[in-house]
Amino acid sequence: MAKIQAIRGMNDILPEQTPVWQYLEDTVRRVLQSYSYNEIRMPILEQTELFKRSIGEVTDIVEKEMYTFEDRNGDSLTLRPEGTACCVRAAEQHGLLFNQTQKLWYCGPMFRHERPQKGRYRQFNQIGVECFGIPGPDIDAELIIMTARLWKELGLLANVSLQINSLGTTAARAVYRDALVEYLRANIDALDEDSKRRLESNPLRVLDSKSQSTQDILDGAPDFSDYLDDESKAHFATLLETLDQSGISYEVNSRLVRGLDYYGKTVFEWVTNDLGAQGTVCAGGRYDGLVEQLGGKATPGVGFAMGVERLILMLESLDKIPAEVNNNPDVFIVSVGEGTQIEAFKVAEILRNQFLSINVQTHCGGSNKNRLKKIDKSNVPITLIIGENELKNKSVIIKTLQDKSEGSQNKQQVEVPVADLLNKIEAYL
RNA sequence: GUGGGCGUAGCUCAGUCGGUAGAGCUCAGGAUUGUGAUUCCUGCGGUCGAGGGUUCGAUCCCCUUCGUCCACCCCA
Repeated sequence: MAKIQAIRGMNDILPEQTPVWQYLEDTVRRVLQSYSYNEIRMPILEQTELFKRSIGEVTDIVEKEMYTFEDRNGDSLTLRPEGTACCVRAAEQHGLLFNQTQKLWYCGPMFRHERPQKGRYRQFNQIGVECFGIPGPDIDAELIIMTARLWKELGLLANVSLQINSLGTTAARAVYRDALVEYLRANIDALDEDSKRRLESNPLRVLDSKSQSTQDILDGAPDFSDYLDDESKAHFATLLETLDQSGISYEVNSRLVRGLDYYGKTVFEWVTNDLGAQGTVCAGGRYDGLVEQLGGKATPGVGFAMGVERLILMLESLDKIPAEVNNNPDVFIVSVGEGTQIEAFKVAEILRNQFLSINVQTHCGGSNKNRLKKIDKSNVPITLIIGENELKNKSVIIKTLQDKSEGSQNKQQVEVPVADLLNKIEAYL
């Protein structure tokens, strides 16, 4: 019989991995909290219409990447491909946006039916941050400053760089799009096949073509910055000034466009060269029209999302995971002989009563030799041994397994009364 | 959706120019008398990804399929 495996592109995160995830999530949570952002949790299923109306009907996500199905009522539901639309829907539904500012974040799985590759999976996790109700560039800057702090906390700052652009208002973008299309049509023979196709479906996306010949053509193309409306120009200038004053370096990239239709004015991406073909670890921008587009009162919004798997890959490949991030016990209790198992449980509880944060492991089954070998290999700092003599003496042996020298077997251990264990063990913790 | 690499033990991999397989690690037990370096011995563990074809015989050759990795498209 065929074995049942996980769905393609949907990965189990195994016990060996979870400490890294917890470390990343804890760090992010701490940073977001320090900027006064509050967590919101949304369902992973939404009405299909939500994504069609927000992301854009002709985007790849909506056209061919969504997990969409009918439920038993015949309603069309979709596993969320991204979080912003869900967050807007939730905030709007519960009246969080009515004349109010909201600073929100969320974390969880997103789903896109693409071919998996390094840093890209069909179920992947994003940490998203959204701010509603603030129209000015100050909040755009705060979000970027916050992400920069996060990279610093994670030790990744030297390995990421910030790309930033302004897409202007919808009207300005339309004028630019026409100018770009006119230019590209005149040079259509030099474009690669993908770009020719995009020219019809989504001309702005030709700008970030990976084809060198297309990029050469684009060198002579109209520049986005020349088409920005005054308001967007001023907004962008203030944002850049704030970043300058805050010591955040960036590269203005007038060819940076985003794949989702709702972005306008500010867009940005944090990119890296350490992830293979997937360069983007964090991306976002402003979406002032989205709330209204989804039926709410006009409310400005800006946000970004980070790819958790990509950040984990970076942490691993750059060896940025702190040594204390692991599952290793701090104390391992080995019991040897008749009746000692019960005593081991009692001693473990005594330790946990006093030091709840330490990791105490007791064994069940197996031989002492292999247990000690395993403890030795995993660098558990403290081993407690309870044998029949100790049981009789109401004592335990405190042993450190770090000394590998000849004849050290019984030297690195000390027998202490159980009543005195809490005092004595503190010297080892 | 397209292209390429790879599927042999729980893991990392050898191997058979076609005669149904091996190592290291892991795991269990022992040499070791309540106690860990390094050794040494023994044992558990594989329908060689699946299906079909050629053949006396296929893990090996051919076809199909599935899985996986990487890249394209696109994106976090």
